[in-house]
Amino acid sequence: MSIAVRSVSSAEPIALPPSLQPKLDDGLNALSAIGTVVRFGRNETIFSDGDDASYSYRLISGTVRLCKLMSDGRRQIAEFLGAGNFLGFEWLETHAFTAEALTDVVAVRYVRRHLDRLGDERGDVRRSLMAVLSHDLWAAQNHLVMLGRQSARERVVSFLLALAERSGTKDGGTIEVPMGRQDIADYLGLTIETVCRTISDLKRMRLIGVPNRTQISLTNLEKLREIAEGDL
Amino acid sequence: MSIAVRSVSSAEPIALPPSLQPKLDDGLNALSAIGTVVRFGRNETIFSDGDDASYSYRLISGTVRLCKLMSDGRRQIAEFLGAGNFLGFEWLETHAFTAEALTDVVAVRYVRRHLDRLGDERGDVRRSLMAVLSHDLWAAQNHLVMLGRQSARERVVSFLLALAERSGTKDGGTIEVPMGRQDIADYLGLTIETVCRTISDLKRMRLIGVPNRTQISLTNLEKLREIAEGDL
DNA sequence: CGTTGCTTTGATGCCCGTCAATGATTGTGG
DNA sequence: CCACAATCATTGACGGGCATCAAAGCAACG
Repeated sequence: MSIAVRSVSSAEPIALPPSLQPKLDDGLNALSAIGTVVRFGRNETIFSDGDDASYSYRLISGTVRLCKLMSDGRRQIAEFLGAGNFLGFEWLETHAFTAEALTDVVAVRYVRRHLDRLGDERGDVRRSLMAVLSHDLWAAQNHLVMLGRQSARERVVSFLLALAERSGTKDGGTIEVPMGRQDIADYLGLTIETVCRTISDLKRMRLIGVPNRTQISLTNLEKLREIAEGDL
Repeated sequence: MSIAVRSVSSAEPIALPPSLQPKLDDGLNALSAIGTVVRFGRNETIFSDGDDASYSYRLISGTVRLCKLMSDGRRQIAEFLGAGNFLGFEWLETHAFTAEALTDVVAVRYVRRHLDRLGDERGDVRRSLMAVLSHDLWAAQNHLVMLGRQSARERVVSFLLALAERSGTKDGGTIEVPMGRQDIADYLGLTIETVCRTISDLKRMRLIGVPNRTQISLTNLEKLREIAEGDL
């Protein structure tokens, strides 16, 4: 549990990088007009479980982890978010999890009250917000299957395949793994040792390569897919 | 995997039981005007994973389970829904899970297109729909913690406490358990044997009583809460 | 009253957690 | 630039919690 709070959060006038805009054909671009750019340093907390949910965010760059903590310190990571993802769009009074910057993060911050108003005025915005929530729910339910019914090996492989999917990495390609092994373990409901051992196993089986801590190459995507489906 | 499809779904003009209406001060009562009452028999499928999401439902009576199935038959139950709960309100083209009637079920069915229109017209309806989605997401994330980080005993106790919470059962009271042991196991990510053994353990510890299959009395709520939190 | 489906209990083993030590990498100050 | 510390990752030994396999108990129903 390391800390490093550069209590930053600089505020700037806004302009979404064009690379993000085409990603959604929807009404979320209307949000550009009411957001503020903010920055967070590695390991900085963006908001905490129980905080008043005054702001929502859209990530421009960097990676964020969403954590739930138990009273005795056990941790479960609900999701990792990357560029383009939305954060804190739940329609609740307080946040239900802690959001932490895994790397340095740049995001657009929205005042929730403004979002609410915009939703009232524009149907496309409203539908986009619903779509974001629905997507998060969909992701959480798939995550449930993983935690409830998959073996350690299946979980690790599924995780790697999901990273590959996100980044559009093909067979033989290399994925970036910005999160540490402990974060992966806390996402998969495993221990760090089991994650390490499983990765080493996959390496020994020549299904992946591990050039360094933050990169993994997918040597045999076919077989990895089989493992994820339980066919092995 | 038993089957029993009385392919019912009778349709009647609508009138929500007054007991349900006060539960929400919100705009969902406006939905009453556009819904149809439908019925499902025990073990009947309401909709399946991948189906076109043409309808949404609100439960009037009975219990529903939301299941995700893996290709090899492993099953994870994402949620149990009871009277007053909403079903299929995700803003996606197709349903992401299968909904099955655990008991005989009466529900109000809405055409999604109509819901959509109503959301456009009424801000209170829109906010209510967002609230439903947000609540489901919140529940799924708590479920993640359970599956990822709690022991079998903690999961079973948490489950019983959640049932007690829903029904407003106090210390010493008795909860109704409409789902079978296998359903509980599939919800908790355990086997039926582990669920049975854990319940037997709790009974031996005199924390609960088990008068019959569908009832459990909470003899020592205090201690149960400690177990759920990991203090034991 | 036998059948059918569900639940409970028992015996056994393995997967993964725990504890511990070593290696690798990064950052810091001399 | 190197020495050292700090952090993270990896590997090993071992045990326990839960899954698996198997059989017996129990309740509802025709």
